[in-house]
Amino acid sequence: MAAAAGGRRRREMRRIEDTTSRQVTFSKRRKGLLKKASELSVLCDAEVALLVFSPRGRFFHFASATSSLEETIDRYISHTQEAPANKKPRELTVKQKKLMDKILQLQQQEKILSEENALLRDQGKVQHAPIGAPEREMNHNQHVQDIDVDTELVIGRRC
Amino acid sequence: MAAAAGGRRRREMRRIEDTTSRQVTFSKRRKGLLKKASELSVLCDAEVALLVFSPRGRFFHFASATSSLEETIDRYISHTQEAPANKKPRELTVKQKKLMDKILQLQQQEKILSEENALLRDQGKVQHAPIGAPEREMNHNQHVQDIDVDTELVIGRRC
DNA sequence: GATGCTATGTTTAGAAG
DNA sequence: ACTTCTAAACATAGCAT
Repeated sequence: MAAAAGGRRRREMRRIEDTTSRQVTFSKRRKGLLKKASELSVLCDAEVALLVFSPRGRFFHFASATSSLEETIDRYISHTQEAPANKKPRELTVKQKKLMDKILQLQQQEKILSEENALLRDQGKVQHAPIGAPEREMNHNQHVQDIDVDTELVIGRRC
Repeated sequence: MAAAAGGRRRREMRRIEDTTSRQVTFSKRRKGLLKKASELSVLCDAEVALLVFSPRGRFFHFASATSSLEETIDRYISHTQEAPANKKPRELTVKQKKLMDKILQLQQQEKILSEENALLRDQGKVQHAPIGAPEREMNHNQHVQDIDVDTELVIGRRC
């Protein structure tokens, strides 16, 4: 009762050393920040994404009602990519690099197979149906094993 | 001139209709929001990333001193992906999704070609075709064109 | 960890320069 | 678009619960 109370003096802008105080402040200010982010997006019709990781790794976020976190992140990615043509050298994440490698490899493989396929057709003179029509009936859905989309981004492994 | 002045009544939480007011408010609140984000990251030792797009597409952002925007975004992506084993369906950024789709498509294509190839060998009873003969005319495989993967991607680093 | 309190400090709407 | 002004609204530190 009748506490001393009150935000006393100007906040020093450096890490709060006391653990308890820091955690309480984190909780309060995080809430305030999210609110402010929300207000900005609503009042000003802006697209806002806010990502916060606590020191212990807990994740908090805000995204405008009209766009998810990922949409906004993607917009940012596009934004930076499409900057003045090709001004700066692009960077790739390891994952994306691996994905790209995988794709290139598959494309090469496909090319080889296609060529071999064509050669076989030609040599065998097998009277196949209109070659233009894809023969999608041979569908032994057993493909893909060195990569598992749903389980983890284990690209780069073998193949 | 001793204006009437003052934030008057409680803010209505909806889009400010007057264009000028909205722009001014955007400028002021954006500044305030970035400051708050900065304060939270410093005082509480948190990792913060804030992305803001104005209605007209201008981009503003804040990232903790200790980690770039890309690093924090990547942490988020990892965070959501690596959730406890396979609790929830993974979320990927749109670009990653596209890459994965591309890979799956290529893998299916490869499977089909391989099978067709094997079938042709069997039917024609031909000797093993000399692979590597670059015969430019296998246009009957019009496959793989729908997903156009941008070779230049950006997200940041991390694994 | 969260919530209530309240004195203070901070942000900001609206107007003007 | 920026700065400055003002006063009201708002956020919050330090406590207690």
